[in-house]
Amino acid sequence: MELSKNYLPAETEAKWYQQWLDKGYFNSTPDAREPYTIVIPPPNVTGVLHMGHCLNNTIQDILVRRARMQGKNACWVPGTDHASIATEAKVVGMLRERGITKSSLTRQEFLGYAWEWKEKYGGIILQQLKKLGCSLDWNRVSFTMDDDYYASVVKVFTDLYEKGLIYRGKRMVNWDPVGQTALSDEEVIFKDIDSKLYYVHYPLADGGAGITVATTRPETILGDVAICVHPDDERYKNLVGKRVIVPLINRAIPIIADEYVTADFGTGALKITPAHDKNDNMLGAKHQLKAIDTLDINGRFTTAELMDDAPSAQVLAYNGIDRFELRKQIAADIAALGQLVKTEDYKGQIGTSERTGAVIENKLSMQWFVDMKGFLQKNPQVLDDVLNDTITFHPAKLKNTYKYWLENIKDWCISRQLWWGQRIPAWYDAAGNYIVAATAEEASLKYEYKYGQQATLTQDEDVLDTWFSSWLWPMEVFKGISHPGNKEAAYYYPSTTLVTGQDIIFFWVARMIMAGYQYEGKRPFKDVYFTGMVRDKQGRKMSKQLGNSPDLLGLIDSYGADAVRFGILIASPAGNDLLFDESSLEQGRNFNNKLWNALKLIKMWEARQAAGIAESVANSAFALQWFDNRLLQVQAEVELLMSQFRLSEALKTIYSLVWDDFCSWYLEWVKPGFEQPIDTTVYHQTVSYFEKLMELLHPFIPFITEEIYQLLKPQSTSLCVQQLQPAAAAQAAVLQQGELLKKVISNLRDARNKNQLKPKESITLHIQASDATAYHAIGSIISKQVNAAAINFASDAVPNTIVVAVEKDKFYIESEKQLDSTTLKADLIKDLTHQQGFLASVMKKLGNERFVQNAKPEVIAMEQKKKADAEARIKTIEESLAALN
RNA sequence: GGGAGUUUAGCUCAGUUGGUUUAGAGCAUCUGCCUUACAAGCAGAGGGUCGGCGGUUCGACCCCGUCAACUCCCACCA
Repeated sequence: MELSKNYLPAETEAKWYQQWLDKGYFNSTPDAREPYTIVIPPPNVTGVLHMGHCLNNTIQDILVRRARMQGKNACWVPGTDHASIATEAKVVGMLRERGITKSSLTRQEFLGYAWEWKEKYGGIILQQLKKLGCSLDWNRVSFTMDDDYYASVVKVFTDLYEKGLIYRGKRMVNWDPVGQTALSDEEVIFKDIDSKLYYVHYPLADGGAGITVATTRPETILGDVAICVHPDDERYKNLVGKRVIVPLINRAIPIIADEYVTADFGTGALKITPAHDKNDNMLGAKHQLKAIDTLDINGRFTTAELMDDAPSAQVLAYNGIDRFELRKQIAADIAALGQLVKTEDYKGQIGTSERTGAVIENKLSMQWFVDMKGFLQKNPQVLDDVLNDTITFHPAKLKNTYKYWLENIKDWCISRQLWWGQRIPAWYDAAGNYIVAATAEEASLKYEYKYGQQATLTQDEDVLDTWFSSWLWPMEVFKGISHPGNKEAAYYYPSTTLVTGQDIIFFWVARMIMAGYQYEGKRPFKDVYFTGMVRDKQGRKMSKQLGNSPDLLGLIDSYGADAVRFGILIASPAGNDLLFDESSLEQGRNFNNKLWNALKLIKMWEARQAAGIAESVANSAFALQWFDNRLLQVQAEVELLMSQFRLSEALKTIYSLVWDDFCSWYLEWVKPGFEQPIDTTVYHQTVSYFEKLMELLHPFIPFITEEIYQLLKPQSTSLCVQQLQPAAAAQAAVLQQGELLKKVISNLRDARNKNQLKPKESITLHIQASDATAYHAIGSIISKQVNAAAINFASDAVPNTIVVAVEKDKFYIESEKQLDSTTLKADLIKDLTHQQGFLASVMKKLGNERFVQNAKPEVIAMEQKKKADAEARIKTIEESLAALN
């Protein structure tokens, strides 16, 4: 069979993925083996694959494939998240394009469109994961709005309500006027902005100079209910208790004192608007002040709560003006009254919605909350088991972040004023009394029981925060909540490893741990591997606006999925952000090509095998012995690195084993001459090494490794389910001799280079060795690799040659060509200087009495060995230099 | 404002209880090669006073202090 010049990924990848699917290798059912479970962080159902997913899922696939090859029952569960706010926004956008407004639709109609959208686009990202080679169990695709899943969310809500851990209340929430919904604190992102401080004067109600306050939000002035100063502030002591007039609305409000106020900020006087600021709300509650709301759900001005103040026509005209426009207008109108003292530039921060980007409005609103402190009191393991590594975080430093969040936790606002999601299972009568129950029927029964009569009940219009369903993911993908105690949940839960981004440690990871302990009484996973963020070469976040987010499928098309996986992982240090650069994909492609060419070489030998080819056996004996041991050594290293989740380093280690040790050294050592036969044993041994390398690499680059594995020789199984053997100990002496061999070859080649000896010009090599037997096994390889026609052992310097010193031995190169020792001499002198400097430092240490007294005996012994080695080396160099003259 | 982390070759990173040759790798760079697997390659080479200063120690990339720069998380001084 003719192999292509370069590796061509496209066909290979499609072919193997289909075969793996056909054979059902990715499917898992409970059996006697140890399970290895990963639940995918469910991407948004409307999402498309981006670099973050690519990194994340490549890592998961590596872990899962490796576990599968280690004999574990590997189960990787795919699925998607309904992503209520993100999806609803997309559906609203799609409807707008069709000229349909959400408000013109009923809930049922809207949900119809949303499901239609989900059916159409919901599978895209899962198909893209197949392109990447992800070995997910496709029989287990879950969706957070599947019927059972939906029921489990409702069940958890009613359960927590009954336990008193969910409550309903009018609280200050983060209001997104664009999404028109409340948000949790975690969904608010603070951004630095340039704003202005407006200094506004409030005159005293009974005449005379009043007080000036500094505010960034003059548009809320009409909701002011008090002015607050610090009780010890001498400037204002005489004013406390007096009343001032709010501009424009002419409301008389008190001046109060509270230690919350910072005297040296602004004027030291703070206006209190309990309806529009968290701290003001807190102060308002403390001082029993009324909250007057002046903004509607769109963030527009409303006089609805101002009617007691008999607003002027000017104020009534503000109705419906957007808050940012209103700010300018009110500032201008106050200025017209002569009460705007001054404005200053001010650098402040502003909360924005994670999803819509809208500036968040603090707003009083009736919402549902989870009592997080109460929850944690009942589940102390949520914190403890992370701190004591029962759940192990990688990197461990995130334990601090987790701990701090839990210790300062606030209640979780879980209701969202949206339609796409699990509808809150609460039913209301006309008077606003409510019942929490899983179904309408149940609610009716409960209502009758509680109130002694029947009533027409209507369900809460709101849905639950998406994360209120995601936090059940590791349990409910096995139906652990909807069908508790089932066989699958018992087998697969807790899952083994979670791989996710640091950015959702609070949103998701912490809450899954909470739900896991609450509902299974067990941790949801053993290890959590947090990936960093994918950034561009310059360290910027990937974003649509910057246009620095590459088209992943395009990259897979041009480089191949294996190259993409390789490139993204090799550049991804454990625990750090990944700076993505397309050149690392080139490295991946080049590596694939290297593998391909090694295959071509070995395939050329296939037909040239013969038994008992003496030369082949002689040349290869050491090579085989050495590579056997190198392989064992690297297997052990990789095992260690993988257990520490140092995936990138594990890949680098294998990369170097393949490229340097196997291709550059081993294959060259055993390679027969042009069109010469190769010994059958050597050939088969080489094939088996290549197979082992493919096994090691398969989790990282599954496609090309399977292709090569199958082309090497007829195989009974797929590499996918090939079982890895545990690594045995390697022989240090053989490895050491291999290192010596490489060093000798490199040094001799360097000497050849510097004398401009062409590869084809052969030399005669004289070795003056302290122990000539060390060269018996490797002599033939040396002569082959440096093109020496003959090797002699010498006991003295050989005249008319150039000399190369390697460790304690000297190599004399004899050639018909005139050799120039100038550069070699310079090298030797440089080396000599270095060795002498080194020896001096060792001598200084050994000459130090306190060192000899204090250091451990083995350290002193090592220093003495260093001294002896350096001295021997210096002697060799000096003799070599003498020989050159 | 509080906390955490980072700083080692041009770039991205290793460096595992302080002593293992006065620091390693990959990529990039330079030199020489169309050598019969591979120019997406081969053979070599150069490149760092381990952020600055101070301290502990016989000995510091590693421990302590301090300063500087960068990054992230948390927190709405209006």
